[in-house]
Amino acid sequence: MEEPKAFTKHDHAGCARAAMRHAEVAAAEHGLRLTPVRRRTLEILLEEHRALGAYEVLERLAASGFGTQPPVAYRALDFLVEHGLAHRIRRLNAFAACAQPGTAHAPAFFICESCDHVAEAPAKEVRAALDGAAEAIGFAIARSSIEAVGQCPTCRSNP
Amino acid sequence: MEEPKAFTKHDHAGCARAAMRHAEVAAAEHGLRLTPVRRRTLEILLEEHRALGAYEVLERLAASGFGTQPPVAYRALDFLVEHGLAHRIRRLNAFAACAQPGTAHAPAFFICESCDHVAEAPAKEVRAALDGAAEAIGFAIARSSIEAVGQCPTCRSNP
DNA sequence: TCCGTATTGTTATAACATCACATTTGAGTT
DNA sequence: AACTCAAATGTGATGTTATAACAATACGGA
Repeated sequence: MEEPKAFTKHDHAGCARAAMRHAEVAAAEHGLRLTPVRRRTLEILLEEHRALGAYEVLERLAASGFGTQPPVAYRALDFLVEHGLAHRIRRLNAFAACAQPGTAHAPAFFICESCDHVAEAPAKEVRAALDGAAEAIGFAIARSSIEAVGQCPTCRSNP
Repeated sequence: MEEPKAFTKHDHAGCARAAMRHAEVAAAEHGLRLTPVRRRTLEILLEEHRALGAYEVLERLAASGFGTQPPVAYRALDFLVEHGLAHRIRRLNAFAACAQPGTAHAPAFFICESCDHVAEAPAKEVRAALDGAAEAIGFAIARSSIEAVGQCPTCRSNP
């Protein structure tokens, strides 16, 4: 798995384009319908490596000519999350585009309190440890969330 | 650290009493004020190994003669969380009494979808792995949450 | 083309959380 | 005992996040 890009300078336009392209391919392959609202929702999330609240997404969808009511945003967001194209960040009650689409993953999220960027990092060891803890008590994990709040490398060095 | 009790039969009255006693001692030691609302709030959370929404807590506080407005519950809950007597379960937007009060901990939570019980389990290895992942990307963790949803041992065997 | 399902739109409302400000309580002082 | 200041509580109003319910529409397959 790659290094997370959220906290480092990178060709973001390309990064977003690649994610969009991945979504299209995945949709085609799995018979999903990447409809206009859904596509636009993903575009909106891909604009930045931040998590956006549903209402923030909704505003922009409305501005783009889609419906103006909460379910419009929630449905599109739920679709993206369900198909691994976005993640829900529980700590923020918000959503972020998936930064490593395609790679089988259940990442950990690192949320910078200073710049609001959210990075998705490989969490194989963390998952393994969590699975171990679950096994120890006989618990069967269906899904889990691992989220950390703190300071990203950039904000740490520019206080 | 002990085995989590949430998923296993145990002397819950004693379990709650012990937690309450711990809170009293901790309050005395640290000069905290375990006022009536706060005490009652903790009692409410201790009734079950479940997470309760703030409004659920509020209802019961009101029934006990305390204020009827949201801040009443939120303030008491925030106090308990701040001092390690309760935890906030982000995934549920709810609160649960701390089941291992006193032991320095940053536990993982296991939430049973069937019976709603929430167990707090030691997560030393999980934290270590998370710290490792953070270090790898230069992120400084301030706080983090590790939560898993699934089936507890009891519900697994009684489908 | 027709049918049934998935998707979208809209209204309404539920659930969760905080702000602002008045009032009371309590510990430490005079 | 009265005084003072800070902490804690109560309350009304409001902000934010999320879902229910149902009508209208679009879409893919028979």
